Amino acid sequence: MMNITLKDGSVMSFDQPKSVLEIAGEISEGLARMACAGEVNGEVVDLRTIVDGDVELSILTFNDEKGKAAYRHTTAHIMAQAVKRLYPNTKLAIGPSIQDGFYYDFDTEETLANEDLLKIEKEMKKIIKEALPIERFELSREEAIALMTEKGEDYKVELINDLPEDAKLSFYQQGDFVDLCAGPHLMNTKAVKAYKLLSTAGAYWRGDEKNKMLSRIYATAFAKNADLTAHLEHLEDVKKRDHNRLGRELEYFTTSELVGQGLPLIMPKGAKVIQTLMRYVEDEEEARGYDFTRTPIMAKSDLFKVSGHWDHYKDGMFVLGDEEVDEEVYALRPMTCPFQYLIYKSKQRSYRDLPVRLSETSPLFRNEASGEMHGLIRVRQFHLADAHIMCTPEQLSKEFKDVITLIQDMMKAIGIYDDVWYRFSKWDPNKTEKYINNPTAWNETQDLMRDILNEVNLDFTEADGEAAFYGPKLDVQFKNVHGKEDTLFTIQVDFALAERFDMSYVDKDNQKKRPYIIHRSSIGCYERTLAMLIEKYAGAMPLWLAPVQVKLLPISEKHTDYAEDVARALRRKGIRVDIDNRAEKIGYKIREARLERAPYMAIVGQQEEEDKTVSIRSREKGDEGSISLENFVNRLAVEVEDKYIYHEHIEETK
RNA sequence: GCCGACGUGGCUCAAUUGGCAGAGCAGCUGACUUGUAAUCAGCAGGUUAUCGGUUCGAGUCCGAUCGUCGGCUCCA
Repeated sequence: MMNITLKDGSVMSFDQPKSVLEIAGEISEGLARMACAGEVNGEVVDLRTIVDGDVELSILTFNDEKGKAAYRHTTAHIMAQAVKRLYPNTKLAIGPSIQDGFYYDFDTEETLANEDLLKIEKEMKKIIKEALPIERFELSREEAIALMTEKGEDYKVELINDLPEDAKLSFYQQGDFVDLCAGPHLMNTKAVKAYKLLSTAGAYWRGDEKNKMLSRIYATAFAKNADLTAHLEHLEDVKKRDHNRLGRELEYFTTSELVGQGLPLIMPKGAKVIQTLMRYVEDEEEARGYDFTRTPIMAKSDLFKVSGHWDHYKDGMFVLGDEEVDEEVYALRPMTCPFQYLIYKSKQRSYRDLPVRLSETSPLFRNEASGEMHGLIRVRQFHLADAHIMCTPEQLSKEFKDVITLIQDMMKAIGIYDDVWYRFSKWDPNKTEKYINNPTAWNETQDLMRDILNEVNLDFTEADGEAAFYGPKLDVQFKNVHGKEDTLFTIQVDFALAERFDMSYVDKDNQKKRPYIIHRSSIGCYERTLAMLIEKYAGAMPLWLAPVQVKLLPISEKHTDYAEDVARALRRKGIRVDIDNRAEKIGYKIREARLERAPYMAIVGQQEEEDKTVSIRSREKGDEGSISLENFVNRLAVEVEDKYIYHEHIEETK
């Protein structure tokens, strides 16, 4: 007798062991049809798994994330089977399910083109129609290696060899296709209803650039055709928000082959957004006790040798001159840190002076590899809202928390507070060449940082091997429209460079001590943040950031003078206005202003001129009728100030 | 850097098997003086990314370079 507790708390009793699928069938025939996998005591299991004993059981369908994963993973196997049928000499690598779909890596003799994807899709359809039962079996290590060797699956053999001695080696088979796989899987190939192969890509075996590059096929699958269609439409819509396309269309930036890769030319509209952001950021920082510096964009190599960047990142720097030939070699700066350290060091510091908070809007230069550049997100020259806080150990926690608050306030102001997540980026003890070798300091600093993060109840994930070479980071992460993750802002605790630069302060006990250093970017790099904003708002910037806040549209050229009067009144209040004086019909001007995503249009004709009003059209509500000029100006002023409501709690920090 | 796709006026795209580079939008000029999502007419705009090759002839075929896009790797 065994008792099965279901998701809803009800209990089913059976007098003999049953498979997960059989239990699903006992609950309802429909559920058994929909089932993709099971979850026994929190562990995902196969539908074939025999339950024998009292357990908690959930039946997972496509509506559960883990059910979805099983469904898509089975589709990945079908795709691999199709590829093996069409290209028999292909070797299989790995094929997991991922967010929104799955991929499979193949070592193919020929490259896979888009026409091949259609062929593979057709072959998949056949496999589904054949309704092949999917069976699971286990082998010993020797048997597993023998089977995979016989099938010529070298990559699978390598995987098996790397598994622990006692690992259970499970295989799934459908027809002539066998794959090493932990599962779970659906029961039959016919269960897959809707799928689409999306793209091909290159990917290194095991993610290591020293290994062979394999052919990856990205694809997705859904339980219903309608859901697949909706997903594909969604992908199309999302492309329209791509900053790299929209940013050019809206004249935020352009590029030129004459200038070079990763060197965007920011046009007046993009520059206006960046200037507005920059002023806001610098004012906020000043209010919170930061001082500003202006330091050179280049330095002798000696500086970067002291900082350690020469050893760790020379390949990523633009070096001016030839070390072999020239007596002195310079480099464009990839970061601001060492310059501001020298300002700190320019005089003796007392504990009374700390914390010293030095901020700078820094042009930085990084020689990214040619394949890495992307629109405004990865570029070779950018402007970072950079700062370094030198403080005593006692001050570190408060300073760190204040930086988190500052960054969160910035995110609220630009409306992305709920779109990001936090990553605690740690070192990787196995990658000694990447990090300063001081395990004690790493562990101490990381523990310190984790305590701070827990104290402020921050919801964060931990990631090994993502730290800076000199210390751990808290990274604020976001995803672009293509789903690719990037760091937007970062806070780093540096335990190493104070020593390298011999930075100190004289403490109460008259002893020289090392300060802690916090590296932080408040709003990150302006280019990347602009890209993120364009995608977030699909080009329709919040009023306070919009390059043109009011588009003034005179009905005809007769009303130009009144339009100029209105423009002057708005500009006096700091509102950014653009007049469309062309001899075009009003409908045409409205159409163009909408395409520009202007937050407000103000239409002026004879009626408005006589009444001293404007007829307004907002981005959100459309035609709102006429309003007195005075009321319009006041309304805009209130809306522009809106972002500051989050900052009422600012207090003296120094 | 690696794998793959791609590169024709400012933008979006045409151009049979290799056979006179073309359209819409934007721009400019003129007319119209307009009331809430595209007024009409005209003009101008190109060494088809660059360099080289094959050919009687190259936007089209071949090679190299530069750049763009999607991935991978990297990301101070």
